[in-house]
Amino acid sequence: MHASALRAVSEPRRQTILRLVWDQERAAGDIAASFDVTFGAVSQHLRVLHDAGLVSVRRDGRRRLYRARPEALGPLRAVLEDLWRSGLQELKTLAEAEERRAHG
Amino acid sequence: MHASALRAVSEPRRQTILRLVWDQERAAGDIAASFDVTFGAVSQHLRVLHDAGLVSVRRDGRRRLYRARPEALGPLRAVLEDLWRSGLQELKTLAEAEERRAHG
DNA sequence: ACAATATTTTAGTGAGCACTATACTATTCT
DNA sequence: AGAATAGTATAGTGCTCACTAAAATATTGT
Repeated sequence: MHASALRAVSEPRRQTILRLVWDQERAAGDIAASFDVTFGAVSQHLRVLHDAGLVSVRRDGRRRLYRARPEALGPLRAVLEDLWRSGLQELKTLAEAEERRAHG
Repeated sequence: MHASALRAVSEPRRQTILRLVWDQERAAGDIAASFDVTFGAVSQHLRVLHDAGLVSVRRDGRRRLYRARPEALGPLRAVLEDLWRSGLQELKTLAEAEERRAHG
């Protein structure tokens, strides 16, 4: 684990992306479909995660399949798992989405 | 540990500040003297760390003594310790390389 | 009360970053 | 070869954030 990993993981959107590809490969498009931001934005997040060594990529036809590399996280892995277990992040994301829907 | 702790700790300067107060109290001024940024800048960092619950404060006359609260870091504690360990290792490697260059 | 010390607070600045929109590249299908 | 699909790269925008400078607050010493 290097400093760039800690920085990469501190971003909430990237935390969610990482969870999506935690135990299965997913195409960039599938990942992007989970958010209401642009495809390009998600692609950039994937680039940051990949530069930090936290995800691997593999071409499959015209798709690119991403997968987390939990072993590259080192002690950060426990941090993320703890965060997800507590579910606080999920609730926060939902609350923010609701807030945007209501009066954003 | 909450999401704010992860964000607070992802900033390099705050990592260093946290290490300075890791196992001893230090006055804000002493901490600030370790950096060549303004006193005010360090004070702001201390505020972020305090808001995240990662440091405690205590008045002593006109000084404010800060101390880390490692127990509040949860799994993030291992991340920081790992980062500092590897940081020292890097310095050691550099020093050895320099030594070889000079008279190896 | 006044000056000095220790620190926070606030207003403003510049850089970085998450995002959008658009252009570009690469692959598959007909 | 041409159209469609899947994704990256790039230029531009607004917001966040680390920092500076200056003002405000609090405590101690004379």
